[in-house]
Amino acid sequence: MGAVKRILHIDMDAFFAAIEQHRHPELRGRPVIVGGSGDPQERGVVSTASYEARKFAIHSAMPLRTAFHLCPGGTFLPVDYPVYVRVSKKVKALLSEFSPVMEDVGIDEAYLDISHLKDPDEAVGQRLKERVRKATGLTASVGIGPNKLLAKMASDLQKPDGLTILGAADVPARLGPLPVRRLPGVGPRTEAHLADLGVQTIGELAALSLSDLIGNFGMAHGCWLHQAARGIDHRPLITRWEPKSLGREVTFQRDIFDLGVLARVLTGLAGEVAARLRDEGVRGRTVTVKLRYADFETHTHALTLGQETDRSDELRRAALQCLARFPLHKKVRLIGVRVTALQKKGETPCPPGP
DNA sequence: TCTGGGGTCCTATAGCCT
DNA sequence: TCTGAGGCTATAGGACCC
Repeated sequence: MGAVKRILHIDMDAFFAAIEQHRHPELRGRPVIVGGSGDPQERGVVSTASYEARKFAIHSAMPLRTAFHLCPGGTFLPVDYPVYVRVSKKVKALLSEFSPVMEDVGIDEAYLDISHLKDPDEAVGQRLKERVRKATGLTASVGIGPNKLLAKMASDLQKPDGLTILGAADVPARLGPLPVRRLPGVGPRTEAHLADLGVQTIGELAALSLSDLIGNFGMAHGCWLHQAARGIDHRPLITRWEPKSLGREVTFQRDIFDLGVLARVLTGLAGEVAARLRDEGVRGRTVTVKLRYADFETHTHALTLGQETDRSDELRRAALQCLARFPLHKKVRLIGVRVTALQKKGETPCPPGP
């Protein structure tokens, strides 16, 4: 019998907006929207809305122009990544003092395995929040549970500045009534599909059979839904991992119908990706070009090279070959390159043949 | 007026080989 | 020689996450 684990999930509250309000005190208590170039007339989406802005129904991923219509008096700011990364590193360093077993989840979230700590969950959570607040002036929401799923669901239950502890026994009462969309892994498509099956809540999802779920959502997703609805999650914490792909893409301010422009932009992107590959000390073998047309239809073409590369000229040549395979019958709004099948420099790419 | 950019993982399909 | 079953790889697309 393995002892029950204690996993903590921490989620910084409205991270980007909170940092801006902290460095610009005059913005505190006001609706702040961080996203894109900061110009709400340009193409871009909301990265983070402060809690004051959320009262206007503004949320992440909403087009900036829509957000501006909902709240013309709000303060719109560009994303200042380097600053947010600096704050994030400070927080992560502090977290790693609580436990050596930490999983980074993007810039503003992390899981910690706190099984080894003697103090009760409540005390650990409070201490962690207090240290984060002292070090950064920012608040965070913390959830603690027996696995990653319940820890994350817990941190989501009370926001901002919450601390929630969720045991396996609490699942039917506390998660059962929630809409399925609150489960990680349930996006708009799965939500709609479940609604077609007459399922709205996590409790109703838990009543579906495994075979029904597999039939509707495939093996991997079906199994996940079946377990998640019951609060079961055996995923380990991933304490380090290497990148699987690396890419760059841009959305044009105005749609483009000019192959020359597309080729020039793609060449630039390929150069940037090559530089990042060299920075990371990796090379890649498969080059994928993505095009999104004005009507939002998105297509990709890929080319696998004879061997891994991190050279701009090789990447550019492959990318342009991919570009040539797209029909240019419609205007283009986005173009991107991504390199996959990455290999650390100096490591053997493939095992020798038989 | 719409709808970013960085990723991950999964699935389906086609071609090739045994 | 023909046919079919699997396995493997490359490719394309889709859903989801922060």
